[in-house]
Amino acid sequence: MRKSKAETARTRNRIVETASDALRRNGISGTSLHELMSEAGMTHGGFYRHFDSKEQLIAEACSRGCDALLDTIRAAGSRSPDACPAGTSPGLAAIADTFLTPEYRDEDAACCPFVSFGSELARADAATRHAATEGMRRAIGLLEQEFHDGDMARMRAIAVFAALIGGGTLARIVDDPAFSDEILQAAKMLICRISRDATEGG
Amino acid sequence: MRKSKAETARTRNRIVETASDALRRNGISGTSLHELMSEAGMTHGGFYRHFDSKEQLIAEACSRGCDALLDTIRAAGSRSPDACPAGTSPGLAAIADTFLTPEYRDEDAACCPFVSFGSELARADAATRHAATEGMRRAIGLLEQEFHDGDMARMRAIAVFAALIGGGTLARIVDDPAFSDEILQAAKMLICRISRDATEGG
DNA sequence: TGTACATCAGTGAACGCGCGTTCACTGATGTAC
DNA sequence: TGTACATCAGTGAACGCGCGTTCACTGATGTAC
Repeated sequence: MRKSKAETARTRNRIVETASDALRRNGISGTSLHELMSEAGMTHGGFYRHFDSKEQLIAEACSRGCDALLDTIRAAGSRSPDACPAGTSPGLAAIADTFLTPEYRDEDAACCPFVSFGSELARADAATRHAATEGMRRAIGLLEQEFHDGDMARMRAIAVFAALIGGGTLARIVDDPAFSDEILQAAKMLICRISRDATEGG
Repeated sequence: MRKSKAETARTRNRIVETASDALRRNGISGTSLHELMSEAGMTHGGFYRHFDSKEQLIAEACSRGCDALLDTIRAAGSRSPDACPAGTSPGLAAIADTFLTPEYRDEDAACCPFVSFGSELARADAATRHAATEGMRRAIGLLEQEFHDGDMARMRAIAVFAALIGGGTLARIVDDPAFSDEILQAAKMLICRISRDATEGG
């Protein structure tokens, strides 16, 4: 049952895509190759025609998950925000609106890698950590563009990213919906504050 | 080999304490009962004399880990900070100094539950999530005391906590030490900014 | 206070299960002539 | 362009392993008289 080169490439891509979703739903240790391959429409035996190990797939799927995160940030940044406090950059307000809403919090598969399996990433193998590091660099680079000015732009971008990931992580842990919404609100406020600092030079 | 009630209670306590450390080192799925019990100086068979399931222990160990976090916050808050920018509360600066240093980041067992297995907590069972939620409430309550004034105190405390957890999580993922230090710096700056807002009423 | 018995903390072997990984096999695809 | 053969994507059974959990057993502790 050998497949054509094009179809082989498509299959490989489908496995990575499926893994990227499964990871964001169930984390690294919660994702099994048997389940994953069946989700991708194959039996598990074929896996090793495409990858050397589970770890290799995880690293690629992490990178793919970061790509998806970047797309979401880009799309969010060019939308108009629900509300935009005076002095806040509309792009940053829209990004905060996108990631820090109850809807995004409750949608398992759409979740970004750093929120969904951030604490597992810190203990992951070198290739996966590297993929995560590069993904984070790109995400922060994108946020940095929202701060048009100089020196502080990068530090502010990192702060915004930390607020997004910290807020998103905590909001998902909490079992009290009202408390969880409060966390989202606080993180959103914080991001708007950083943005205002930039425009006001504070 | 029956043990006295006092010794039984001490053993149970030792298992929870050992689990609390192991969890913060290896996460939930990375912690096995066999390994854990051997670390606690017993064979694994005795486990079920003290707990109904692994999940029950995890919930208690999570709660214990939060207790340790609270102790660390309290201790940090009463220390004098390495540096305290004008307008920043010394307590908050000291807390940021404690949690957002390379030393704390690199010390596995001392790590707080939300950084160490935060993304696993979001998928944990009800009892564990509840323990985490209550622990978070207490931690935020403690931070709230650093903001003496009214309305915004709680929101600011949540923001500080999100910055601590977000910054701590991201700094542990990154495989480039310089980048990781930058993340710690950005999160620290952010917390000082929140503190200044409170004293200046911004 | 002393005795007889029930309780139960801890041991260590064993259980079933799901995991990552391997492998013999199949048959369509790619390649060499 | 057609033929013959090597390649290899995918299948499904099987592997060894570690996991959470169970259990028969031991003997010190707690309890009832």
